[in-house]
Amino acid sequence: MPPRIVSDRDLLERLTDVFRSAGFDGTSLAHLAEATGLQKSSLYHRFPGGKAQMAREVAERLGDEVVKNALAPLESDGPLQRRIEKVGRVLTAFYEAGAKSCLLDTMSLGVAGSGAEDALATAASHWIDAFARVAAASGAKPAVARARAQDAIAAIEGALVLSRVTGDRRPFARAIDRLPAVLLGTETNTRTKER
Amino acid sequence: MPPRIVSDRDLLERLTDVFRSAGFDGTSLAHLAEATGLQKSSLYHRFPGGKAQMAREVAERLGDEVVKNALAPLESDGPLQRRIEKVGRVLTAFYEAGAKSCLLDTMSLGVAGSGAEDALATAASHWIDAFARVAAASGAKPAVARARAQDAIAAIEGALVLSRVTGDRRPFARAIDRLPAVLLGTETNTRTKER
DNA sequence: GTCTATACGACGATAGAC
DNA sequence: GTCTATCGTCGTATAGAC
Repeated sequence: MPPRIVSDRDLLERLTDVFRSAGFDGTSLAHLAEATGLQKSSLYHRFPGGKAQMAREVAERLGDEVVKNALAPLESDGPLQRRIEKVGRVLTAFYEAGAKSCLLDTMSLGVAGSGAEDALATAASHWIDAFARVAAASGAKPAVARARAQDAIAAIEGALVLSRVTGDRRPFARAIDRLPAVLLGTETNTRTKER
Repeated sequence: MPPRIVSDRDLLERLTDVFRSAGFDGTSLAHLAEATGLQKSSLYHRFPGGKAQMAREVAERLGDEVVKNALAPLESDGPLQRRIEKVGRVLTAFYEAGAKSCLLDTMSLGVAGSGAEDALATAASHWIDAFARVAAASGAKPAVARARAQDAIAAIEGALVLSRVTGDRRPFARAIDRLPAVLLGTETNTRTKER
């Protein structure tokens, strides 16, 4: 009776990597087994609901843990600009400068009926809310703050799509560079600066 | 010996719809057969390379036909602002105001080795080039024009991802509204106007 | 050119030994 | 809790009649 070979936390992280890079439909139990070092039946022991449950828990962890940790700098003290720049660095590391995709994108196809859809929507909401709080702290009215938050996230998500298709990671770098200006409403034509 | 039940053009359009909404991995030959009204073996008669060839031709049509037609208003005469607004209306119809996904996004996972990757990259390049020509016509230097084009497309792609995850289509509407300002470099804080 | 029928591997999922 | 072995289904792809 060997004890758990990998911790629950490690397990979910490894599952996350697979879903993130292959998407829901592109992820097979064989892939998940290989990535975790467990056999398929062992995965079923921990996730009786099978692939759908794994996807759901991966999505829930995205909302509960990743988003909170990644966005924690927003709740710290210091100038708003500096907090946002810090989040930009965290996001650049998380997405490997545009080389990795976002779970919100890749896992949002083919998951109908798995229960993961709600978890993905919740994770997106947490992200939007966190960005909107910063925008509101700069004086924007709630609706404006929310719009800025959504636009900032859309710029990042779109840059990740472009990066995956074209291999060009500069759009991602620009989206991160523009993050403070977009959220704080200090946008000017620097948006088109070269890089 | 019944003649072709559907024309080559219709056939590719129907295949496109399936790949667009289900992604490459989520698309099965059974789905494609149902969407076209043909049996699987009939699809193989027209596409001996199977699913991979279908995906490749769908991606090639995206670059050759869809992009050219959709972006045709950019090459017309009249004020740049008006041309871009026209393209915004075409894109809004094409994406059904954010309800439909983009092939560049959904087909860019799981296609490794199908030859569709190059076709997708080419389609993206055509789109970027068309937007960049308009930006350049407004006086922007080549590198700046290209950056504006990429950023405009990223805003749209990201909004489509957000729309799929959250169901909120307002980010897409804003991305289209901002399209002229982004491409022409007349961006101001109207980017955060409510809607 | 389209069809019915089928091969055969990969898939998600389960049974039962240890 | 993990494993080996296996189930039934659906996946892509093919053969051959009409």
